[in-house]
Amino acid sequence: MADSNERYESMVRKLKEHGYKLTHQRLALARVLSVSEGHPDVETIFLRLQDSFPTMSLATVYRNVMLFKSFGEVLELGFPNGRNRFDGNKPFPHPHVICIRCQKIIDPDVGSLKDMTEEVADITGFVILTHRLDFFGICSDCMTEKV
Amino acid sequence: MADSNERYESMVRKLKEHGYKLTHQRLALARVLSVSEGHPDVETIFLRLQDSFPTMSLATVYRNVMLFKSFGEVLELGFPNGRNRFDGNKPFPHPHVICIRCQKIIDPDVGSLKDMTEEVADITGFVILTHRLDFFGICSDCMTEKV
DNA sequence: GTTTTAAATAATAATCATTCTCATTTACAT
DNA sequence: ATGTAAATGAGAATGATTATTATTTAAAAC
Repeated sequence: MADSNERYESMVRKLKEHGYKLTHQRLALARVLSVSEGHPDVETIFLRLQDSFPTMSLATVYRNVMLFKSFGEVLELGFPNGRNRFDGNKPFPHPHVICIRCQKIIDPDVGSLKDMTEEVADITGFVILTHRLDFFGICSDCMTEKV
Repeated sequence: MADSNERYESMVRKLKEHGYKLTHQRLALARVLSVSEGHPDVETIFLRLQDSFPTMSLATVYRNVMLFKSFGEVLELGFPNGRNRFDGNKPFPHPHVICIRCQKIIDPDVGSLKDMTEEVADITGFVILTHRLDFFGICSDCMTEKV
């Protein structure tokens, strides 16, 4: 878990560097994303902002999540069901473990993929920029739950 | 590249085993999926079937791709943009290399992820069922292309 | 502190992939 | 050949995301 204050500062810095306005909505969104507890989807982010911004529009959430993503300050995890999840706490490629029952997503600490990335670049002739590694399974909570 | 005839036979066998009817549309779809040249999306599959089935419905493609997926005969690759891609030739987890310019997807031959999967299971307490590993970059064709 | 103005927001319509509905057709068992 | 449940085709519905536009606002200039 990265330090969320540092992450927040980094996001605000990027807004300034690129000449974007520091709106209340953006700063609040940066706060939520800097923690990204549980890898929230857009609706979850939206709900977390409802307390401070009852009139905030969903479109504003989308716009600014994508803005932060364009700075490399947010990682987007797309899924076939269309409910994408976001991580502004660790916005760089890292493995995820995803429960197919409760949709929980956690970050395991495993060895790096650097060697494999180099091997893939050699074999394919691609310039590899990023990667994504997800493991899918059933978490221990769901395993012990009665059906 | 797996043998597409074997893949086709396997798909037809699954339909029979599960008591589904062998419609012309399903068999033609199995043919297309058994090759899965280029990891087609639904629209591409639909277009490939237009020659033989000009009146075929998009819904039929969706229905049956998902049916084959439920048998484990098709691998679905979801993407944030919603244009999911399908592989009926190698319907098991394997790494992909994806060009972010032309959206080409190829299958590199790299070592297995078995060790890493076991490590993740140990660390997280998940029962790991499957995984997905994608590398994103720019293919050599796009690299040499003039902007 | 006011004014100015380009950018951002809220509200909502539009879009696009996917899923659903239902009348019609068809595979296949009898 | 017939009956019937399943599958299809056509198009409507859904749900996430994106676009549009009138209004509001951050922040620069005065």
